[in-house]
Amino acid sequence: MGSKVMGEHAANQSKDDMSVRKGPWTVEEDTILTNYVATHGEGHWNFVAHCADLNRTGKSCRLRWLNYLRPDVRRGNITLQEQILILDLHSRWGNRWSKIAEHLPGRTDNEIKNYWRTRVIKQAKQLRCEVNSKQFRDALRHVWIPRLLERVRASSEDQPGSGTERRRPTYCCTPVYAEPELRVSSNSDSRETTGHPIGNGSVTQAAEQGDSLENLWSEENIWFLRQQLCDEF
DNA sequence: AACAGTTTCAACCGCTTTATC
DNA sequence: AGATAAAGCGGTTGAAACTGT
Repeated sequence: MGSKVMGEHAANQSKDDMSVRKGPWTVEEDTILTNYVATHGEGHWNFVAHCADLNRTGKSCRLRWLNYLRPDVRRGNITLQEQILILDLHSRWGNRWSKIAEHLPGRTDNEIKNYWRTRVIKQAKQLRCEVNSKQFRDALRHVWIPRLLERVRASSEDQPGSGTERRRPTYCCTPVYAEPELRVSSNSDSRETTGHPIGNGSVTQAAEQGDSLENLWSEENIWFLRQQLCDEF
């Protein structure tokens, strides 16, 4: 990792430059950082900050690169299948955002974390339960995700084989209608063939139709889920 | 059109882990 | 084995964007 030499650079900088820039990055800064990483590669962020004449901390440079500037970073709407995957993986691992992000190509831990906090927690509140409670986890796992996938299947049957879809991550799962356990391929196996860790086209179509988790959290579904929770607990 | 309240998300902070000497 | 610094991680914040009145 970082050597003492690099550490000296950082230390010197912090001594003679106490007013390190904070806040939003400018286009100019982005360009400098992008060019520097393109030439020298990632890592040694304090060194990068110093040598590229960026008046930023190494930490800030690293974060900006990983969350925004990286060429393979995907931003914008979280697709339906990504939402399902996040729900499923979170039910297994909890707030291990970086670990979850490993299974969503191009998504950052920060983005997943933001998604969770802004969308999922909101829905938990609507259900009047703690987002990390067993109650909510079980609700997601055994009721919500199967129900979601059922809708996905239904919508794929409505629109058989539209060949115009863009490539997106796809979701490989068991027939969850019988068994809610989702099978998420954990590493390279399906990625080798599809470029993504999940692989089934039906979810993609639903996503293409603009379906989203939000649509599923209708009054009717919330009522249904509350009923389920009452029955189970 | 203007304002207030709400939501979203980029970025920071502080702590922990890892690597190096 | 201990000290030090960088990298990594998850929690939190605040400004901008959006929505409702």
